[in-house]
Amino acid sequence: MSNKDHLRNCKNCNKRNNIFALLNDEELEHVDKNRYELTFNKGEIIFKQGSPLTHVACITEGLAKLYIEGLNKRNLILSFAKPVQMIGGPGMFVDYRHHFSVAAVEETTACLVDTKIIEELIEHNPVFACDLLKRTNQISIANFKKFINLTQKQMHGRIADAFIFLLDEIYCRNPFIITISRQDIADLTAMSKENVIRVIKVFRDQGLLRVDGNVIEILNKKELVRIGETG
Amino acid sequence: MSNKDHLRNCKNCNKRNNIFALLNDEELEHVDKNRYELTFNKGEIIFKQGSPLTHVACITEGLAKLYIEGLNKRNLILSFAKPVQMIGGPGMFVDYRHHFSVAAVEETTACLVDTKIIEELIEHNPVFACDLLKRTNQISIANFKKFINLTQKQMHGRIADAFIFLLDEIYCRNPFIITISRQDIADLTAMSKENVIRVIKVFRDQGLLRVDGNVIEILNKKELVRIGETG
DNA sequence: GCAAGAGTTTGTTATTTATCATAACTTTGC
DNA sequence: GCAAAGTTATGATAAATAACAAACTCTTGC
Repeated sequence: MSNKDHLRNCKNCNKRNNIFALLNDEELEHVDKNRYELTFNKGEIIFKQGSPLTHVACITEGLAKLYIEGLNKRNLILSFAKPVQMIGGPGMFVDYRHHFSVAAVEETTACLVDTKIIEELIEHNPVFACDLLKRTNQISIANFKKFINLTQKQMHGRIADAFIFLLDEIYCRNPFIITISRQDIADLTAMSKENVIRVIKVFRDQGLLRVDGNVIEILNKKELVRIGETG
Repeated sequence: MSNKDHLRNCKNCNKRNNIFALLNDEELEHVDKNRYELTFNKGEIIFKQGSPLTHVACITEGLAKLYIEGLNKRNLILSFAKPVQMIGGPGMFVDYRHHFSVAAVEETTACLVDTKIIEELIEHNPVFACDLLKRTNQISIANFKKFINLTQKQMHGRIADAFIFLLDEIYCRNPFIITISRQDIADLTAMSKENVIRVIKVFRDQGLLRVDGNVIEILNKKELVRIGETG
């Protein structure tokens, strides 16, 4: 991890999360003075589950996975974060610990902002507080969808959903170069990695996707969406 | 549903959620003027998933289940709400719809408070806003635990967890009279009701619990906790 | 009090999914 | 450039779970 402070400035940052547009110059400067910009190598941990929650992270480059460390060394990936997304811990106002781990999937740069600053903003800027509540609610809603995916769909539906998610939300181009491993897909869909590979093979044989090394092309998105909806 | 307005008053209400202690008299009176107290019969729907979110509910009597209506008429119970608990929708600030349904498990009385009032309080009372964020975060943390329960534990662990939950969080006495159905336990643990019954039978045969009609006694909590932790 | 309907229980069978074993392929460090 | 380690792939087997069917029990309305 290399320290890259002051390469950017919050006021004219082009990798800034929208929420900071709600701040005035004074508030923004306060944030700027209390942030660290760091680059993490592939695989490195940004936040460790259980550790003290002292900062929130804003991803400015790369890709990170947010995952719960569960039973018997099994992980469950909650979501991914890519540039401009903010990762704020649910430990805020509660126990000030991280309740999931965050790790760099690719080389990833993040701005770390002190949670104290965030709390001050919440207390003094109602618009900021409302926006934060909105984001928390959006995450909750997404989690509801995830609950149904994981508990009521079977493997084919879950893998179909995962590829639609990777296409629409993460890589946003087709074909795309996949930077997450099969094990990550397994952790995202709560399956064994062997079954992930098997279902991918079925989809490939059915002409729904093309897999060529790291390159993945979604050939029949409509059918994948249908499989995801059916379960 | 019978209308029982003005039986109580927010200022001297003994069934009031703690969050309202953060309000001054003026704010409290404003809440009081914009609430409805209603009683729902067993089985009746309090909030319907997908319907417009216009009010939050504060349970003053009875027991309600919060559940997502998933695929093929299958439900997933997120949690229960009993007296003094507040049910606020994650649709607030987002799409102003309910993202889960709420139904009375027993005859249940609830105060319905207009979401506009809640929003005004958030905007003008930072302490209230922080407390709401805290609660939202606590729910998120509980959901993480639920994710691990449902995706990484097998039936025995999930049922053990469920009974510990019913004992510690819902009925809070031992033995207790269970008012939720086997199907509800199935919806809570994402299992089929047949398998719920079978696992209960195993636990009964092992002397972990006593089942006598609606009366359930946890005989070996320690072992149930162990089974829940092991998975 | 009794018939109808709902909820519960039990056994059987089928399906879904994980685990284990092994091989092939890719990266990575030296 | 090559050995070692990690990742991906495939097959065989075992375990976990759901689905189906039928019987039983308990409410509940009349």
